[in-house]
Amino acid sequence: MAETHARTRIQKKNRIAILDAALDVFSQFGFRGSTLDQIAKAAGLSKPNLLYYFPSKEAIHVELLSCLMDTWLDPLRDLDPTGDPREEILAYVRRKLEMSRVMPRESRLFANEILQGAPRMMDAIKGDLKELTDEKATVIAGWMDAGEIARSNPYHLLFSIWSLTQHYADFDVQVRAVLGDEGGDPFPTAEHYLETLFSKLLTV
Amino acid sequence: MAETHARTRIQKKNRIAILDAALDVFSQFGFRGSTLDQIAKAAGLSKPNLLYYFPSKEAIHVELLSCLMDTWLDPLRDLDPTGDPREEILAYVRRKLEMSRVMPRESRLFANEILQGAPRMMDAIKGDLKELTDEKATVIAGWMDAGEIARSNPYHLLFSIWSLTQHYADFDVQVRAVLGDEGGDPFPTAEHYLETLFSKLLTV
DNA sequence: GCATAGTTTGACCATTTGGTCAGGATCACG
DNA sequence: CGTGATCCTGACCAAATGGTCAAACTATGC
Repeated sequence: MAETHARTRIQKKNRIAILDAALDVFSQFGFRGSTLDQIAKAAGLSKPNLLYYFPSKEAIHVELLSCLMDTWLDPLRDLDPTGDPREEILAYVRRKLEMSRVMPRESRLFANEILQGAPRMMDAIKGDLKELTDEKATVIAGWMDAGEIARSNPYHLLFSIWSLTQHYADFDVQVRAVLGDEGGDPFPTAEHYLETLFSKLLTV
Repeated sequence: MAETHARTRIQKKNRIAILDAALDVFSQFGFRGSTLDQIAKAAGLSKPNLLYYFPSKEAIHVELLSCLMDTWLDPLRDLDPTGDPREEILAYVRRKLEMSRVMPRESRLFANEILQGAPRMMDAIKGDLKELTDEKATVIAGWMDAGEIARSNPYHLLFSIWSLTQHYADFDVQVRAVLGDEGGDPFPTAEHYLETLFSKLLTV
């Protein structure tokens, strides 16, 4: 969860409880669809007590989003320009899918924010996200130029990794409904499928 | 837009105006994040007048969703079991991407509904959607068995088509932000990328 | 042009919502 | 133990929200 600078032990505990509860609620209903009462109830606190720790509903949302962007970019940051191109990209896919599995709420929070036009994240997207994407797209383009992986559009390659991996978090209920109850956990199958897909895609 | 049984001309016109406005609002803010005032203003009507045409906020949402599911499945319905396997699937991808381009609001409405756990669509998903998906997955599996396209998991193949194409509607603002202002319309490039991707993927 | 069916609205209502505040409870620490 | 800082709460508020209703307005067909 989001670590937060806090003086006392109680503050630390409650701030985390609030952010965790808010993540539950915001990720499901979006900012405008969520209420302080919902968050307070989920956190096991009273509404005025919530507002003792955060000045406003918006402040909670902003805090969540700013913590999120860093976490979100970590897997891509770890893409090593000096590593084996094919293995680097496949490892990135694996890290992203693992993220969808372990942090589906964060994925949905992000999806909600983008769906609503990214009113509170546009700066981070046009800033950090774009910057890192440009950097790594250049690395990937280099690998393509060197003939180490098949040529394609590096940006759309990254988009396809984002879309395919996040789909299993954001559209989880659809995936499970289609696969049926006896389908079991979709993630192992998804990992194998994506491994095969990108493996084939990258082959020259 | 959604066609709707209506006696008078005025009724027809206003119901359509309302549904169109509601699509704008719901697709951006989700059900709970949208207000009747917003919808009324967008439709150019007063709030009581809205409620003359629809009994409640929920009724508008339900109407939109039930019209949507049919439209949504059309491209997959058109997948012809007797056609050329590779060309059929590529054509399906093209139809889905075209849908994201022409009906991004509908795509976002759907995404919002799924993100919130599909409270009003679960029946349709476990019913029509699952049924059609099962049917077409069987067709695709047949093609794989016959060695006409590369073997993989037919369900995850369909998921990947949904995810990749809908991404360009649902995450539009992210895509455009990353590609930058001089990037132009992302859709032509996306079409070419997806064509290449699936072409390669399907090759035995 | 008139009666009727169909359409629109301002005023209103109960509930929910984000947020405040004064005071009480509890903790940390000398 | 006591005292100051921290934590918590019930009561409250103004605004927004989904929805109602009687009355006024307008289109339509005769």
